[in-house]
Amino acid sequence: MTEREALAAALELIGQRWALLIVRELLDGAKRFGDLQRALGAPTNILATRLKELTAAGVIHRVPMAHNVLAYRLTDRGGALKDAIDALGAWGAAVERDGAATGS
Amino acid sequence: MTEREALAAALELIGQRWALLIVRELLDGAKRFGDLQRALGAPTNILATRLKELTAAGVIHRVPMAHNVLAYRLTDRGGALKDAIDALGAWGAAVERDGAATGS
DNA sequence: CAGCATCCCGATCGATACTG
DNA sequence: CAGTATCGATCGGGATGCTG
Repeated sequence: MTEREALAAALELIGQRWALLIVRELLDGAKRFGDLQRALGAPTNILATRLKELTAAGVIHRVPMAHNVLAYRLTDRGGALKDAIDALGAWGAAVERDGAATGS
Repeated sequence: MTEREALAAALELIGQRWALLIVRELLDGAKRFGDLQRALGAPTNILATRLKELTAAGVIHRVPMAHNVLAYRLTDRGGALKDAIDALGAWGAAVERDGAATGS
């Protein structure tokens, strides 16, 4: 019963545009703002917004690298999204293979 | 490389608001428009839009039940989303258990 | 240059009213 | 019951500016 609410809550957090892509990008290590921006092609203002939201949600956290240099790294909670990301990615790949409009 | 694109493609289809919730609702059998509307609390116009998009994407399809009665059922492609939905739901449930702002 | 904040516009969301 | 039409609110995104 809470099962539907759990999915809805998850989607409110990481259903926002770019959010899951950001997490996916961080799965292979911490990255900086500019790295994410170039890798994803997302607008900088939205990227900043998402990073703030994901930080507040405890999915990622800011880690200072050096003087005036900081990076974003996944928390344990963020890493736990790997399964979901893989599942969605596999589904997307399957859809691309079959073409866009092939159903049952 | 195509891995990121696959996820992005998947999100373009089912990353829209209500889309994944609709699919989840249909996992336990075909349902009608009003059933979905009441179960999800989604506005009727958006629900209609999503159902059209999901149909076009081959995720669900319209099945006539009786005279003037039709339902929506998942296609094979739609059912393949179960893994992703379960993973996201499990993640959301874990987040709810721990509280909203507990990170690493 | 990296990391944001601001302004503005178009697209999307959402509540409600309306139609077959 | 199964949608469509309308309209205000919100969000995404491009450009730009500001700061360290």
